[in-house]
Amino acid sequence: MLHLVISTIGEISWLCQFKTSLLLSRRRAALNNLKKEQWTNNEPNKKQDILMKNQKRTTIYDIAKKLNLNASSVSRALSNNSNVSEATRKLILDTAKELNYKQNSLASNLRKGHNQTIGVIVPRINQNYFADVIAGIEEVTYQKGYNLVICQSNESSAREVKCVNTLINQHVSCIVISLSADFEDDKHLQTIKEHGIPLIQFDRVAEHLDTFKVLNDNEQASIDAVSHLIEQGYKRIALLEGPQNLNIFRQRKAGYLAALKKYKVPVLPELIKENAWTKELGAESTKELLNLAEPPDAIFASTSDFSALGVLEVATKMGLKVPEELGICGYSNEAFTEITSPSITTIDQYSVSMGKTIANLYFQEIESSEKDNNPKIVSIKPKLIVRSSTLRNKTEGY
Amino acid sequence: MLHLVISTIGEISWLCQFKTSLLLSRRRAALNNLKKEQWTNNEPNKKQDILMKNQKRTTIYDIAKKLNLNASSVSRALSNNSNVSEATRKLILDTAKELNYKQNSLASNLRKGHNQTIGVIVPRINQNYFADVIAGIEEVTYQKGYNLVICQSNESSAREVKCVNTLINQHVSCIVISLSADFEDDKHLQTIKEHGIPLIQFDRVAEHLDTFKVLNDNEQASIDAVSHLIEQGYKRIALLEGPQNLNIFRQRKAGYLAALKKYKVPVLPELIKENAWTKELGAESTKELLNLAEPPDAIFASTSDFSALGVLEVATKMGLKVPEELGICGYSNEAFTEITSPSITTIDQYSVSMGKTIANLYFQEIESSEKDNNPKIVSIKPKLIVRSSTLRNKTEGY
DNA sequence: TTAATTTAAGCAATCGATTGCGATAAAAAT
DNA sequence: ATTTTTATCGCAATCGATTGCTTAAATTAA
Repeated sequence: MLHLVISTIGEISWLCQFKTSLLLSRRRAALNNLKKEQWTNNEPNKKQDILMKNQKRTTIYDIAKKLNLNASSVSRALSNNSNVSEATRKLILDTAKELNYKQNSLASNLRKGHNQTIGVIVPRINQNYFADVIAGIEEVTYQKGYNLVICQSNESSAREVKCVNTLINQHVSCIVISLSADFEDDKHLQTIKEHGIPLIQFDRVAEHLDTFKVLNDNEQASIDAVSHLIEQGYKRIALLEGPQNLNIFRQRKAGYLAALKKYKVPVLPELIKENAWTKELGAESTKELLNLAEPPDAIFASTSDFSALGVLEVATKMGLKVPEELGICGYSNEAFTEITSPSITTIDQYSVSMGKTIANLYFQEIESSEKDNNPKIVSIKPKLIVRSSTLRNKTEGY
Repeated sequence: MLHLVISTIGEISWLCQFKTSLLLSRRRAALNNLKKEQWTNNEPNKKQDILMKNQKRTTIYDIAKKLNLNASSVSRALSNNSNVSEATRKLILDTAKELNYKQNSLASNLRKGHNQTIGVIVPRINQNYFADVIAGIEEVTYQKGYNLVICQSNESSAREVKCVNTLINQHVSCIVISLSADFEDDKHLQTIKEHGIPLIQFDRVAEHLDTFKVLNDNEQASIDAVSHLIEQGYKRIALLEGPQNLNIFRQRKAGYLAALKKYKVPVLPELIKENAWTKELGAESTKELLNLAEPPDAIFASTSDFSALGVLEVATKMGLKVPEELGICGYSNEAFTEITSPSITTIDQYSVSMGKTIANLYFQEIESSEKDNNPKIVSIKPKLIVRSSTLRNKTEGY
């Protein structure tokens, strides 16, 4: 057995590209020796391993031939359906096990005209929120014997289009999507509908498009957050906002404005910062905000908790006391918000539940009744999690 | 369009189960009304939507028929392969677009005898490490036009077996797996090999099994971590260890022991705590350790950063100064380790790179050369990230 | 004992794309 | 003008499972 040890990042990236190199060729040489050995001393198991590769998998025809039966009977016995005598069924099941038979889902699905698979397209698989949603979807689909095909658009709509096409080709039973950040055109979503594939959008959606949707009530959540800030006595509340081509960020801004209006707090344009999505951008914007002649006394990082973290770090570095001198509220309830000091007030989106809701929407509303395909919208109200970073009046808290 | 608003956790779990309820039936009633409307006023697009469901998708035969050609020509034109005149090719491509043709991958793969799909089984999709690895795999497979089918075993080997069977049925080109926590039996992995499906194990592997493996050098990483602790002057170093049926935890323990031996530090059994995987268990073990007559002056939470976080919280609560009175080292380089106070020393596993390595291993070593299937092991050396939680000698650090 | 009914199993078409082989016509070579 | 080559395209089998229909056998009823 060969063993490669990689110890530096450089080597890893080399490995990732896997260019032919000295090491690799050396390995090949070693390999050839091994192969020779294999053919000379006839170890049975090794040989079997190799034969296995050229060997075709057993089909229902193999089972049928062995038992002098017709493939149709084998199929029926295996699908446990009808019109097979108990005796032959047992016979078939036994030989199936003996021959190590596994169904070919490709053939089965082709014939049956559907594919028990749900395709999921998200901007990034390894982003907490999306990973959670996917886990939730998987939890439910697994129970139903469905599989999940996962694609990531990497926040690029060009790539998103390709993912959509692949999934259409795969004849998936349903496509679940959350749009990439540079979303503009919904032609690819139309294509999905044109092919009769149920479409469920979640979180980042094309609002005008008439499809199933599972949403967070971003506006209400923002209202709650900003209201909380106001009730804590903050007067000048800044907003870090995300790309306005995405519905979620528009809604969060709307909520911010609505809350200010509700409490008759004037809207100050200089306190609204665009494009403060990441920790770095959040930090950047914070510096600008705090250097204003009249700086804010609270910042609502509506884009993400990472942004809020950037805010917190800058504030700490500038010697501002949080929450006394600056209130900070994030969005998403990332795990770390609980353990920063002070802990960060944020909004929980029930991401795993959201995934389950999505899957259940498919099974209960789409898969079951063929005709009744009137797109529904399910909105989940996120929950404000109040923590130290906004808790001026300690009496109110825990 | 219907709109459901969910506002409490209770309602969400209700929605997840989707029991028929008042609300649901009310929605149905509303729906029926809508349907009636639809049938009375013949909105063309709505009608089209409904027809779409019953309408079969266009196949190469449809294109062939329309052009008075044979399906084989259409197939050849579409696959861009051979023996089709430029004129008819253009004709075919145009009508394909016109008829909104999409290939049926099921049929194609069935005929070609393979499925450009890689199956991935992980304990939990929404765990940073695994999500990162999956993202890395996807990054590479996407480039190659392969798809990813993701399953989660939920740390249960029973479920893992089912996932394996599904993937075998799907005729995936390769199975990538990281074992569940209760791993004992490898029969299902044998089955994969018996079906001639390449198997790549990563991180948590069955060591004795002769398959491709992509590993982290856990032992070396632990040696580095514990050596670092010793060099920082810690004398009584405790270990929080994970389930010993998993190779990774055995190796981490081995590294711990090796480092102690190297520095001739005696091994004290009372400083080794089993099963301290989660934050809660880590905290629990820490309480026990710190209540010893001779408590440790450092704790290596080899299970995870979450465990280390538990340690930190207990230490802080007990008024112990970190790193002066207690050194803490975690494992995995979770995002939060950087922002705790003090920040936590940990070990980075290059998870995304690891995913890329896995995928490249498949493409370069397995897919390319059919015969040369001698399992290789790629070992990636993780990197110790020294942070404040173990930095007694400030001079050494940054 | 014969007719009616049930049960079990086979036959053959089907899902949609691919591909080796053969046929035809056009182009090139002799 | 005839033969050879080449370019196009059609034919039909194939991948493996499913399923409606038919037939043969077995069981029951008359």
